[in-house]
Amino acid sequence: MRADDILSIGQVATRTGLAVSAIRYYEDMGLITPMRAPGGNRRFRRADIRRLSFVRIAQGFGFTLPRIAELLADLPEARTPTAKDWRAISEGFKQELDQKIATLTKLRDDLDGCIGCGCLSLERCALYNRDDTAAQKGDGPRYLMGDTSD
Amino acid sequence: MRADDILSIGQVATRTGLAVSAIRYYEDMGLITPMRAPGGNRRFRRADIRRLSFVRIAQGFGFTLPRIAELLADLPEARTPTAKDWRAISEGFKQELDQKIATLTKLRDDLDGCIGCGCLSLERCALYNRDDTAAQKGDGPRYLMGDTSD
DNA sequence: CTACGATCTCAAGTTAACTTTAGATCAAGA
DNA sequence: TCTTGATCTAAAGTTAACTTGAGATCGTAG
Repeated sequence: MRADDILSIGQVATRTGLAVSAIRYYEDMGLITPMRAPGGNRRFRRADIRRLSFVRIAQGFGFTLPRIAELLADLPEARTPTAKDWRAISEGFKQELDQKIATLTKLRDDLDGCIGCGCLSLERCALYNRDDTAAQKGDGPRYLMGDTSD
Repeated sequence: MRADDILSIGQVATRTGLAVSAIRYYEDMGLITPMRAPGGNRRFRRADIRRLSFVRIAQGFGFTLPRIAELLADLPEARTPTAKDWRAISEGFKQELDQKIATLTKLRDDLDGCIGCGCLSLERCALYNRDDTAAQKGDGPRYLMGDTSD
C-alpha cells in the first residue's frame, strides 16, 4: 500500500502515454470510474492504469470504445459477477481474439508466400489470384480475399 | 476472360459488402483506380475486388486508409516495382502483422489464464496484477498491460 | 497567505471515414 | 422513344474519438 497507489490524472497520463483530455473522455464513456478528492480532483487506482492500457491495446485492433466498455464493465470489481457471467464474457472476447488472430495469421502467411515466390506482379501473385491456383470448388473456409469466386 | 471480369460499382458493392459511396470514397483516397466507360461510369476489374477486400481486413486491424494506401500503392501493377522495393514493403508490413499477432496472442493467453484460474475479481486476477505475481525486476519484454511497474 | 501550476467543467472545434442530398446523365428494356 | 433504375459529381452532413479554449478552483511550495 504505497502512497502512489493513488494517482492524479497527470500522473496517469504520464504513465499510460494518454492525453489528460483522453482520460477524462474515457471516464465520460464509462471506461473508468476514478474516485474524487474532497476538492473534486480525480484520484486513480493502479487498476485504472491497467484498464487504460487494455483500452489502448484493444483500440489498436479495431475494437470500438462501446465494445471495450462492455468488456471492461462486466469484468471488473463492481457488483461481483457470477462465475457464469464472467466465463461467458471472457469466452466471447477470446473467440473474437481467436478470430482476429486467425485472420491476421492468414494475411501474414499469404504475404510470406508472396515474398517467397518472388513474384512482382499482382496479376501473377497467389495472394491476389487464389482462385486461379487453388481449387475451383468452394469447399472449406472461404478465401481471405474476396467472398465469392473473386 | 469472362464478361463479368468487368464490373459496375453496384456489382462491386454487392460482392464486397461495401457501400457504393464508400467505394467512391476509396477511389478519392487513391486506394483503387477503376477505369471509366465512355459515358463516365466506373468499370472495375477483378483485382479491384481483392484490393477492396484487403482494405476491409486491414481496417479491421486498425490500419488507417493512408497506411493501407501506402501498402496498396506500392504493391500493385502500375509502374512495376523492383524486387527490392516489393520485398522491403512486404517485409515491413509483415513485421507489423507479426507484432500485432504477438500482442493479440498475448492478450488472449492472458485471458485464457484468467478463465482457467476461475478468479472473479480483478483484484486477484493475474491479468490485472501481473506485477504482483511475476518477477519484480523488469527484465525482458515489458508486460502487456502497463508500461512501467503498473 | 500567496503564488502558480495542475485540475475542473462545459462547450465548441477537429479529423477520419463515410453517408446523404441534389440535380444531372447513363444505360437497357418495353 | 420513353422511362426507370443505376451512376455521376460536388458539397454538405454525420459519427466516433478526441482536442482545444475559457474561465474558475484546487493544492502545495514558499
